[in-house]
Amino acid sequence: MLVYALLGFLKYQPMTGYELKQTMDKSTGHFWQAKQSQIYTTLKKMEKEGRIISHPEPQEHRPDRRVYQITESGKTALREWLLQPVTTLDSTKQLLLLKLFFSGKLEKETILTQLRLLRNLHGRQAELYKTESPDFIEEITALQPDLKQDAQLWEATRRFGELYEKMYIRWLDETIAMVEAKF
Amino acid sequence: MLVYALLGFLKYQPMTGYELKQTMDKSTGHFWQAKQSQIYTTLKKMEKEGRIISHPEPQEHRPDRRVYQITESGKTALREWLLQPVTTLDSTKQLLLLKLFFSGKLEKETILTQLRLLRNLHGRQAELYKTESPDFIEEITALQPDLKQDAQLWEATRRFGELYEKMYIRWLDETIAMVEAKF
DNA sequence: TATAACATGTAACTAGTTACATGATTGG
DNA sequence: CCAATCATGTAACTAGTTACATGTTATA
Repeated sequence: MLVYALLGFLKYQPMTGYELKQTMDKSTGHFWQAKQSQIYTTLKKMEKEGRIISHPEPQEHRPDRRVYQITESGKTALREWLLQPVTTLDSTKQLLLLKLFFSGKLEKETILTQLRLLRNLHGRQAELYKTESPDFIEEITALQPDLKQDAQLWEATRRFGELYEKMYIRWLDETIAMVEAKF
Repeated sequence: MLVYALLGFLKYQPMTGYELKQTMDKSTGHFWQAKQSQIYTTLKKMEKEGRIISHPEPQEHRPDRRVYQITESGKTALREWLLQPVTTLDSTKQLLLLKLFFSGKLEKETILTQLRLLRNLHGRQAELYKTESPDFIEEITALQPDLKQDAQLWEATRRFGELYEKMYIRWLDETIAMVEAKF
């Protein structure tokens, strides 16, 4: 699926693998991520399939950049993918839930330590949705007003992250309280 | 990680690959799943590593069963894994969010159709948490009272699923309303 | 009479991660 | 002076999915 994420970004403007990584981290990072190495190998595969074309840009005192551009074939593939509805639920893998499920014989404090650690991580993550992402959206919309609808959808995905983190924190707090009381 | 999920189940009782699949689907299914084929190949790998041992059970008029049992080495591995805290957030991949993010140029009705379809899927999923899973928990606790703490943690994971689905539905309803109003 | 449940497995493939390799420039 | 940023890539590996192959019995 990374293929479509990359096509999606490249439809806005040509970019290098390095820039795609940064853009993804800042925008779709909370619901779709990829490692730099995967981005480079996927771009290569996509070019071979004709979805994108690249041009090397020599630079002085810096490594050359390779700028990728979406082709007509790429635009078609992206459009077709976007039109095809999602018909199954995403399979989620929650490592902490898996551990917790089998932790019945562990000591109370061991479980609490784990839960509190994750509570911290999610607390920090929740902070990000109140600052970083909204800034990013406003910034882009100011520069390109034709992206108004796009920006509304970006905001919807940011909102998902916010609700998700709030839900997670609520559950962690409830679960911590339960273990404190009943173990 | 499937390795630890399987060890976790086998610590309760010896089981076949087929039974492990069914048990996973009913219990950890909403936060950890595996295909039958992956279960069989992983069990094989685990036996080679000495974490489990198997005994074939001949059956009449049915294919033979292969019952797997956890070894001391397996118990140690499981315990060590359970004690090791989760220090990073799980990376989630939300296909619908990815599509939505790039759907700014699609028609209003196309987006709404996609959102409503997923609204249905999550509506049905949410129903499951009110019936199936609690039954399963009560059933087990009645038979084995020494699993009281285990059952409380199982209930906590079920609760996560419930909150997750409620959050998702809330977000879908909000997003549907937003698209209806602003596109 | 068909299909779901029981029961196990392999092969080929797709996706994603970790580790390695290189090297200049800028900022603290 | 050290770490971060810029910039690209390969190799080896782990995890998970899809498709194939086989065959009986119970249920609707």
